[in-house]
Amino acid sequence: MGVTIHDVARAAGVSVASASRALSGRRKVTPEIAERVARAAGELGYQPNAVAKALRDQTTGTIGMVVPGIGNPFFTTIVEAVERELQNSGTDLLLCSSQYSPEIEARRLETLLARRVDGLIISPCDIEASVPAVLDAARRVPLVQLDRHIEGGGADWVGVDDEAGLALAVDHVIAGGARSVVFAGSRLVSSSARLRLSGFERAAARTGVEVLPPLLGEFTLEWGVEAGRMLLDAGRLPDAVVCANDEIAVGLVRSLRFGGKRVPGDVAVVGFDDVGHATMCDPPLSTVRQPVEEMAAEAVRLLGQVKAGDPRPAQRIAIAPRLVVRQTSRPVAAGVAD
Amino acid sequence: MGVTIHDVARAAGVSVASASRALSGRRKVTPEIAERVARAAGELGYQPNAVAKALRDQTTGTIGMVVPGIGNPFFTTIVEAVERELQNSGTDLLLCSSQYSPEIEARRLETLLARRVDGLIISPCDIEASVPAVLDAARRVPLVQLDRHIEGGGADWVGVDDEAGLALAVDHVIAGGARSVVFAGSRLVSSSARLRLSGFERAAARTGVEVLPPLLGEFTLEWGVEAGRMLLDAGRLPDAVVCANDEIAVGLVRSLRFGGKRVPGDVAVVGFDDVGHATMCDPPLSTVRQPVEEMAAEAVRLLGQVKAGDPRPAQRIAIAPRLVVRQTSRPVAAGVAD
DNA sequence: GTGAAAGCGCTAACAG
DNA sequence: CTGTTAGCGCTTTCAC
Repeated sequence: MGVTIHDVARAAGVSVASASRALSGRRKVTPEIAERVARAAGELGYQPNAVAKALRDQTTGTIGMVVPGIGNPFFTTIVEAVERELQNSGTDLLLCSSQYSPEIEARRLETLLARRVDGLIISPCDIEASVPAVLDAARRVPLVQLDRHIEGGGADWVGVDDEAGLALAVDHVIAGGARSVVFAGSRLVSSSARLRLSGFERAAARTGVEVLPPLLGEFTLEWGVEAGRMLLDAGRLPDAVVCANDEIAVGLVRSLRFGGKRVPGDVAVVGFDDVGHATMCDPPLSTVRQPVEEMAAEAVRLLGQVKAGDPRPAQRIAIAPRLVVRQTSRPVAAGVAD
Repeated sequence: MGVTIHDVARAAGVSVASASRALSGRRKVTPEIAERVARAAGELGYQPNAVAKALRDQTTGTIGMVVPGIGNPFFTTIVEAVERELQNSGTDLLLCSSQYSPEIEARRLETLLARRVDGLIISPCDIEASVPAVLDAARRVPLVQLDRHIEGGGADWVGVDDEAGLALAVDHVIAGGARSVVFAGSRLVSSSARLRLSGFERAAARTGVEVLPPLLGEFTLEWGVEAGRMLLDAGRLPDAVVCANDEIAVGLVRSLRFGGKRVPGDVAVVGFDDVGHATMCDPPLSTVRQPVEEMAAEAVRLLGQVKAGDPRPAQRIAIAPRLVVRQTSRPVAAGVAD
């Protein structure tokens, strides 16, 4: 390490200013100088020091992204989408996981801010506990929330329209003949958990079918398995279960089938997300697909417009999801016996 | 943004040097100054600028990590393990995905180097095409390869002992009564793909059982499904199939069962990795567990010892894996009929 | 069109 | 123990 622009300038027999200009191409230099500088840089293996440039320019060309967990396929999918979106913008992504802990989240935000990222995309792990750190960060740098968000209107947000998504799922199973439904979701620590439950409840209430008490645990396959077991133990199965994400749904289907029930024969199951788990399921999972690419594109676009500590009211952009009907929710008559 | 140490110093009525010393605590100051500086910093919301510090110190407190893909659960698991390992060392991780492309990989390495990371942990996507970029990076900064590696001995490496792992799997299925075996793996673009195939072949040859031609595709569930279909179509099933990773194995089990075969009744299946997919499988997958935590710890430890462009011979640390027997490889006699 | 020099924010000599 | 100052590598005025 260690060949600087001074070395290049000296080797080319010009001033550092000229070397800088030649290298960046942002200002005119004689072709001859351009040529000499280019060759010198090549021969010495010059590589500009991004740290020095960042200090000088007061901009790092990086944005930070914080997600609750990198083990959850939904978050890795959305991270990849953001990465693709940033691909050719010359902006790099600094990725951090909060490991579902508001404390770690706050620490990660601090170090990202200390490293002077130009912006922040975050999916806050906790709707309440994440508030101070997110608001504080938003005051210092452009910030947009993606997927999850904190309560109150303190920061911009892009995500899926959970309400609409759950309505899609509920209406679908009811159209398939379900007379009783239950929701299998997560404890209400995140905005997603809350909005999906309330979306479910509202949609179900509208139709007037019987609604069993919701099963609330984690966004995991393990919890899905357990929720299935609870349903089995309860002795009476609803006609349909609507899940807060695909992992729960996959676990649920597995444990229902293990318990001797047919899906969709005895009970219809619908997931949420559609990020890969769904087709892995056996039988393939009906689910509500989040428009991940659009969400990522919208988040990046919005980030470009947000200003730090902007006093204008925060925007909330909810993108409509789409129902994807596969096998777990086929009406019995039409369905392949599982 | 923008309260600097000068502002703090002025507010506290001391010099920047004293402010710096008080803040860092690395040198003695009078309690009174310490107190005044601390209060000023608190009131102004001072946050040190890591960019300036990095330029000054010629060290950033970050290490870069490049993995082939963040969608693959094995890589996210190992990333999390490295993160945990770095947790309290004050070192931050800059994570990048090469998306299985040597070109993108080279670009990511460039920007990581430009950002002056203090070290690099990489799982090179291609055993041949990744060579120049990895070697070049290793010349500039301490680097260790984790899991995958490039050919030749140009850079240190920590990973699992593939040879031993495959021997474990092969011996296990043969002990269970298998008289014919086949390997389902990936095309030979990565070291893992090559070593697992050769490990399989060596172990199988040693035992003298019949070995069918290997099935080589991708490290994905989809390829596993297809490989299963190919086996089915071939008309004659081997007694056991040993897979290069769990995703392939899960897909294979699914398609074998879909084709009316019993696992493990008609054919035993063993995976590789054991990072979560295995227990999701139905029936639970027998597999070879990679000691991910140890690998991560060892990689971080080794990185601390490596020097850039060190002329000493590169180290290769292969950690022994462990066989985890679940349901897909139970001997027929003992097995639960699937 | 080119070069000299200032300055981004910080820390570590170096004097006092 | 404290303050002044140089300098990390870069870009961009500001003069010429």
